[in-house]
Amino acid sequence: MRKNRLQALPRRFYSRPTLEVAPDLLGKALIFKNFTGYITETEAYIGQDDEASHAARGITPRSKIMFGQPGLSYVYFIYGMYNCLNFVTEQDGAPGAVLIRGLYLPEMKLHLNGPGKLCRHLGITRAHNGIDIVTAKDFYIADKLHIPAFDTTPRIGISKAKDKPWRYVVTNTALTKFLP
DNA sequence: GAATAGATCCGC
DNA sequence: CGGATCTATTCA
Repeated sequence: MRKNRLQALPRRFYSRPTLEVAPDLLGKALIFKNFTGYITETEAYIGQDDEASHAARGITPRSKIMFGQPGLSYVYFIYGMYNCLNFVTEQDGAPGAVLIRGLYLPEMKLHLNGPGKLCRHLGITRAHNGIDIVTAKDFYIADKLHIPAFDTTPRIGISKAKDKPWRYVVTNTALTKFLP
């Protein structure tokens, strides 16, 4: 038999300001198929007033999911070879998403640094775009660890809005102290 | 249609 | 620092 399912975070967790959800996701358990990992790095992307966001120019075929129901996955393809995993935030109708940039897999003691590597290792592609992770059984997030310390820095790899300190990283000391 | 920049990663 | 590699979006 399979291990007992952890309690998935409810929709109200995601239906909040993105700048609150992004740091709150640190230390949470991400379950995808037979993988379980701890989220170690996130970035917040909003809409208006965030020139680096896919939603900055309004609704497009790609960005429309950021305007929709919170708690859905948003997976996009970038640089011709990488997928990036996000989760939609804010109330339905308001744009927002959190990019998952780091994941620690305790079973392999493997730290995946970077959104592209993370998706490649787990096998996440655009086929996993738009999945409701509040109700899905093999793709969800659960409350697992309390991470007491994280750093806040500007976001990586963007050319606009470089000043916004919307990247959140679990500190190295918290990593070694709390991760198995 | 064509042009361009892109929420990345790896190797030199 | 440049190349890989393709696509979403913008511009004509």
